[in-house]
Amino acid sequence: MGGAITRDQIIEQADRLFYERGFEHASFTDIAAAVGISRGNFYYHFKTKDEILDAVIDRRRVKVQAMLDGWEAEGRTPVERVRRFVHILIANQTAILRHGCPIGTLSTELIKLNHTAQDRAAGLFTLFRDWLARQFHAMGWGADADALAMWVLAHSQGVATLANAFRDDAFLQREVADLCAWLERLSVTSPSTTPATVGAAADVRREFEVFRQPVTRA
Amino acid sequence: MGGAITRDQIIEQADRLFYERGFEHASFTDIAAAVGISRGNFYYHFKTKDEILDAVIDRRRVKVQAMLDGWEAEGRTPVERVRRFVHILIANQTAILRHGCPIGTLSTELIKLNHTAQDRAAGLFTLFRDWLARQFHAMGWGADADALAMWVLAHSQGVATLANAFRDDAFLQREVADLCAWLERLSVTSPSTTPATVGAAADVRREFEVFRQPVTRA
DNA sequence: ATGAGATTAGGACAATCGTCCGAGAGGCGT
DNA sequence: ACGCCTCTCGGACGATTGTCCTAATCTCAT
Repeated sequence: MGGAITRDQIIEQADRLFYERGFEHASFTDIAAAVGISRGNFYYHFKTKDEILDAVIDRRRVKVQAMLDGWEAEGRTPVERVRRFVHILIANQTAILRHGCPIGTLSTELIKLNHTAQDRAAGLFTLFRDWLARQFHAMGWGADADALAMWVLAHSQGVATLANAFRDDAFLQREVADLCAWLERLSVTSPSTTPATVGAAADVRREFEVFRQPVTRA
Repeated sequence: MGGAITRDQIIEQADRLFYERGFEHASFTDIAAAVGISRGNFYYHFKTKDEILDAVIDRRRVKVQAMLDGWEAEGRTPVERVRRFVHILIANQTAILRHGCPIGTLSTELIKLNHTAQDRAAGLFTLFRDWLARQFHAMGWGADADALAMWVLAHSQGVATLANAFRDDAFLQREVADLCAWLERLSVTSPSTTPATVGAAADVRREFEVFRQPVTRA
């Protein structure tokens, strides 16, 4: 009966250690010590380390989906919801400065290892991508919703990576503020500029206007 | 006399393998096989694996600096130079889709390993950051030059990461085109909008206008 | 209390890691 | 031909890795 609890704890600690130290560098010994069990006990719950990784990715999927659903419920407007997304950079500021983006770093590592789970890790990105695309679609950006989603996702990812590399919290906060300002401006110009049906014509040029403003560091 | 040649080959292959498989995952056996020497021969040229890493980072510093100097010499305008920077994403498209950004992935990994060389890896980012800041400074963005440099750097980094995760070459090309369009627009609005001496006042709002256009996939 | 099944501890296993040693091949001035 | 220095090879070393087995412990219905 306590087996399921132990299993959950293994997944939880593995999730944390995979994030902090990386999948390959986090050993069974580390996880066992964190959970408080013996190394040999793993085999009862998981046959291989890859199975733990699968469970960790599943866990992250659930948590991400719950987070997205929460934003969907709370946020009254699409802009407000996307702003919630951007603000995870600030909400998880400490962790991101220390260990980077949990999804990006895992995805990058698994690709280097040529691991079979690399697609499943990239699937975590897809959750955000599709959710963001839905928000932009609701804002009136028909065929460009996915492109906008990828743009925001990519920029957030890069901000996390550089904030991590430079341990620069001021940079992270400034970029979030700029991103939110860009979002504000986008929500104003979007419905008037382009109907939702555009996007097929390749020669159509559209303009996104972007506010950038220096953040007052409080 | 052939010793220096072997040493260079070790650094070259280590550089490649650290990029393709990651620092920790690339073993002495792998590098030895790639160079065509025995594993025991390493100790003559490098005392530890970390020494090889140092040499690899030094090598990358030199190559990056040479690349930046080349752009500085060829590019006639600052905008043209920054465009050269953005276009490395396309020039190295195949490698980036497979293995991500060489600097970003190394920096991320070394942070996870809590490796002593993590700052030296981040120093590679600084080369680009300072170079970009000088270009933006020359364009007239006085105190905001560094912020703009970080913005471009972060976005490129995020694009590389996502293009790698999704193996999406179309996305990479589209983002590069958008980035270049944004740059074009920036070079037009910059000198007129803000004098180079601004930046101290926190309540000054400035606008960056950004062209976004769907890329015609050739 | 007892047996059955679930859960755990501890250690053995082969493989691989970075490291390091000792023998010897190679070139070159003498 | 000799000896010296540079360079390389092959293997051994201890440590650590993921994996796996077996015995012991725990839980609980009967």
